[in-house]
Amino acid sequence: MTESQSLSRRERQLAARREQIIQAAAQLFASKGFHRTTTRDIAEAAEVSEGTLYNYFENKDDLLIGIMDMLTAAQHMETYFDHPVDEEAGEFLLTMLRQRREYIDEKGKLLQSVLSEILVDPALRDRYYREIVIPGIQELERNLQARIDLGQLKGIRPDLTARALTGLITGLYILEVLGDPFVRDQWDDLSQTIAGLLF
Amino acid sequence: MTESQSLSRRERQLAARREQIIQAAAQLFASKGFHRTTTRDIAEAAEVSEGTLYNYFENKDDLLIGIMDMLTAAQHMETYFDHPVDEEAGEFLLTMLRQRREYIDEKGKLLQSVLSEILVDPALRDRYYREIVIPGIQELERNLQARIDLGQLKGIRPDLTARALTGLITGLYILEVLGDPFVRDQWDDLSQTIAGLLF
Amino acid sequence: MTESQSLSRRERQLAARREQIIQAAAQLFASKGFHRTTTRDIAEAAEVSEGTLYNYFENKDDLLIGIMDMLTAAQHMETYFDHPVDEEAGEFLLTMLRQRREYIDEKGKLLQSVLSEILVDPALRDRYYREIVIPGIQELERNLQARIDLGQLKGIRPDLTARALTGLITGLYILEVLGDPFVRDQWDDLSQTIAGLLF
Amino acid sequence: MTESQSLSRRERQLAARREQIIQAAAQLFASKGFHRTTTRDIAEAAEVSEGTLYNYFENKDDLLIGIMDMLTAAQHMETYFDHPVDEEAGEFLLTMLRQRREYIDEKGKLLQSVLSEILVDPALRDRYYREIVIPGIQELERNLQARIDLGQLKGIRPDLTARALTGLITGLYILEVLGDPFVRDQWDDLSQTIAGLLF
DNA sequence: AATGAATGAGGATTCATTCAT
DNA sequence: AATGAATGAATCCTCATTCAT
Repeated sequence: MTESQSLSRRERQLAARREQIIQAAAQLFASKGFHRTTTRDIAEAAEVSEGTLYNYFENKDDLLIGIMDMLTAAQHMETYFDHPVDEEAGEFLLTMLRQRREYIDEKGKLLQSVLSEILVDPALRDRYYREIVIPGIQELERNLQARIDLGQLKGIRPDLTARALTGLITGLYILEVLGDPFVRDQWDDLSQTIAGLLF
Repeated sequence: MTESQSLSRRERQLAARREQIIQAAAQLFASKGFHRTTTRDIAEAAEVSEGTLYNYFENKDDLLIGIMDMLTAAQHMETYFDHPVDEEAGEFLLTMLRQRREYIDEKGKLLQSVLSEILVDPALRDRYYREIVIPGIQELERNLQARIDLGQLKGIRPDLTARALTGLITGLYILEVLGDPFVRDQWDDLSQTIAGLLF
Repeated sequence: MTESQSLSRRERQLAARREQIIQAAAQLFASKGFHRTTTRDIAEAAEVSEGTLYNYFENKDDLLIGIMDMLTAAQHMETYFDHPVDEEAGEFLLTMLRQRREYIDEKGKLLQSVLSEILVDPALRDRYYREIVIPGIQELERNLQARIDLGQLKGIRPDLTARALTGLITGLYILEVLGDPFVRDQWDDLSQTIAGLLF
Repeated sequence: MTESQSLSRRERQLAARREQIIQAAAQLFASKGFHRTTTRDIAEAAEVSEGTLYNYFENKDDLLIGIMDMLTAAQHMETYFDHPVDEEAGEFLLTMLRQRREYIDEKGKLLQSVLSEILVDPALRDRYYREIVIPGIQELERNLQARIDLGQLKGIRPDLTARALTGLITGLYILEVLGDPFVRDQWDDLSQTIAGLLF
């Protein structure tokens, strides 16, 4: 038992250091971009040597993958839209926006750090689309379909509606990253406005 | 007059070459990103020597500025939202989305080529936000305000609504860049869906 | 004509610089080995910047290829064994050894600089064997065969004899590289001894 | 006594592990060279950890020394040339070549693994020349001198002849390393050819 | 204005070696 | 004695920029 504990302590240490490196990298990538961040920057921020980075990640690109994997893991743990469909549609939208806010507050740096590269690196883009975007859209589609079946909603195509809502959320995030003060500071009012517009 | 003509022919030549370089750069930036594109790549694609690039642009960063200036110029020529406000609100939205489609088809590469860097370069980001995003939002706000004044719309805040619509459009563009086939191929249906949802 | 001269002057300059780099590299590789020689060392010895190396060679390995190509070119220009076969066999051997001496004096550094890597890099080894060793052996074989046909030599297999002679010459070179003073200083006596042994 | 046995068992274990490491290193050095072989490679091939290497060898260079010491030890055990000089000279040459073949078959990897570095590392070169080459040459010289004294051979200088024979053997080994199929597969015929040529 | 060779600072990565466990 | 994570110096190579022609 001592051994198993000691082993798992070692393992926990390693996992913690990996996490520490990823957080440092994400922070830097978000603030000055992947390419302007040097491995030396990351090592310093993570308080390890440059060599140590390569004990945890194959190469610099692999750090982005690592960051994205954390987003994917978060995605899987998310219960974003698994609301009881008996919630009213407008209320559902508000809940969704509130949860999105929380997500951004927690994972925003991770997200921002990969976003720029996603737009420009096909492999990363595909991965992100497949592992993060599509699952989110599909969950939303299912929820919408359930509401249609219940007669709560009518005359909409769930596939396109899911995309419109996903796009809306994504675009608001971009506006926030661009520094728009309304999105940043008046999220609740903005949510109300959107809910008012939609339903 | 002959001289002035010859001069202006010269000038046209120079402007054309500048344009040629910008287009080549934008194409490359869009497909593999600013940092993975070398000045050599650009020179080859533009069919000039590397040295020549520096006769037209101060440095590599200046190319991005140049691209953005073209977007800004396009923005100013846009008559996006200067529709007669007597058009019905739903119709207005459809027109806006149609115009957005045309804009993307024409300037999409330019836009995509700067987008990635915008997220990650504060100076560029501010410039983009000030020169492109804000003017667009404000025009939209004015249009919405006019409709409120006419009683076409009520119970909405034009500042937040303008941001919601701008976010929506931005987010759909991102989805398209990510390769989502619905946004790419079913823009008209998507527009209908959105118009149906909103008004 | 002026233009063609100016062009060829430029071209001569470039070729000269290439040569200059190769000589510097060969010198260093011979004295401390390929891997212990840094690109910085080479650049300094060739009096160019490190970057310039890469305008002339793809990478460090390519320098070895370049060196070997010079050996190959020398090989093609060699008329080692195209002696009139009416020369006596013993005399022929002496001529061969004398020419070998000249070759070593001229190209020895080039040869030594690649030798070490040849033993250890399969691709380089194959190339060396095919382009340098085999042609030399074959020319020797042809010469021996002609002598056999003329009745000067009998009871020998030209393929194996050519290899024995090639091996002998190679091995003496190795001994010289190892610093053996006899091989270095008494080449003529050694040649006599060998000629005496053989025929 | 039990203790001394247990100690010596221990010692045998340690020696065996040392041997195991050397063999693994020699194998790798021979196939991809000293510098392209990492300590990690060696540790994996020897099935120990990298750290353990340093319990048996000071550093990486010391592995080469270790390998060469095994060659030296083999050299001392060799009875290469201590033939009764009443053997006929041609027969003696054949015996020598046969023994050389056995030596290569047994120690070839060790030899090949140091050969490349010997050419390029002065300290190692001197050591090899002094401990391996010179003793071999001197033994050969002594044998030749004895034959001269007995009148079996005449008109040769034993010092130069010994070098010629050593060079021949060395060069044939190089040809074999280069992949020449004749040397590899027709050693006996080649030996006959050489014996025929010489005496 | 155009060219493209030269430059050298900068950066990702490797790897022999150390040392705490 | 064995382990393997941590280290950081060392190195190859890239690439934006300059400048002589």
